[in-house]
Amino acid sequence: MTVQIDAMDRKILQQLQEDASQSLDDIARKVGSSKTPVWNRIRKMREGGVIGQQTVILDPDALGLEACFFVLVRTNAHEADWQKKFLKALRSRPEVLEAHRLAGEIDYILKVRVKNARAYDEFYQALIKEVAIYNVTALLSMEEIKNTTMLPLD
Amino acid sequence: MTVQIDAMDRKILQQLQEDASQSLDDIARKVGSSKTPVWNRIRKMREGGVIGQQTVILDPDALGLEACFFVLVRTNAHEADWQKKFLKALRSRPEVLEAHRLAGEIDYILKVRVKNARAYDEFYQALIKEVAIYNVTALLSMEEIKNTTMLPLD
DNA sequence: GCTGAAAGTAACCGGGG
DNA sequence: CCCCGGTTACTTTCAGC
Repeated sequence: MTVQIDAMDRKILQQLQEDASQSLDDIARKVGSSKTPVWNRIRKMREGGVIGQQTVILDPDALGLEACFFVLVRTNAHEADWQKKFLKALRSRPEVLEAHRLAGEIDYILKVRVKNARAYDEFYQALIKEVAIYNVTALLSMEEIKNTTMLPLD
Repeated sequence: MTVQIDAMDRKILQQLQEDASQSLDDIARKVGSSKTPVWNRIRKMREGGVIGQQTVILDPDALGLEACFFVLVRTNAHEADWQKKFLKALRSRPEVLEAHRLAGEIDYILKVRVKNARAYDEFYQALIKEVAIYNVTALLSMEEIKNTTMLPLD
């Protein structure tokens, strides 16, 4: 079912990750191929779900989203019902950019982008009102050292 | 210096976030404007750095990157020199997708994408060999509940 | 599976309202 | 500031090899 990815595919993906707006001609030249084969590979990888959404990266500060928190969540409710409600809450909130279920002591980690600490508290209050949570630790980011969507393809 | 963003700009950004490949005409229609003004706004926001890189989101599993770790780092070396070396190491490693300096007990958080636990260990060993670290906790992601680059624009 | 060309579509950039 | 139209450039498809 899964598409097989070879070295040429990876080169193409690398180019698309770096700049999805460049023309097929440019990509073909850079990867040492030509338009049609590159286009066919891209089409296949899109259909196979290897290539997903095409998007732009926006500057959060310019949009007034100056605060970023990582939230460590511990729960004692491990029932399927509770989990379902919790996941639904996370997915419906646009300020939650990322959410993972973890192995070990801590059950979930969230990455939350908001205007300021006040806005985080409003998010937090709304969340714990919606679903019971045993323990929460919020880590405030002081400096974003690195933030990339580019996966390592070598 | 910073570009002023109004409601129309936000609508345009929303469209670009959702699908950066759609045509100017489509965007213009959806936001209730027309080509020229939309194009001018996009150009301004690009120049102003509000709109950054245009990219594609790839499926990590399809590329064999099936493990995701969040790494909590505590240090006791708070000298500028150590920090410089540490940041350089993080930025140079492509498996580090995200790195933040934090306020509080924990000094740094990293998000690392690798093939498997073995590959994580290799990354970890290489990192602590390069720079001294007081304490490290690795949190293994079992399930990616949500992962988006879309900032909330309302 | 590549080449090259042909057709359709969109970006870009003027002059005018 | 926005509308419109022309030009250039790109994407997408397809017949031939």
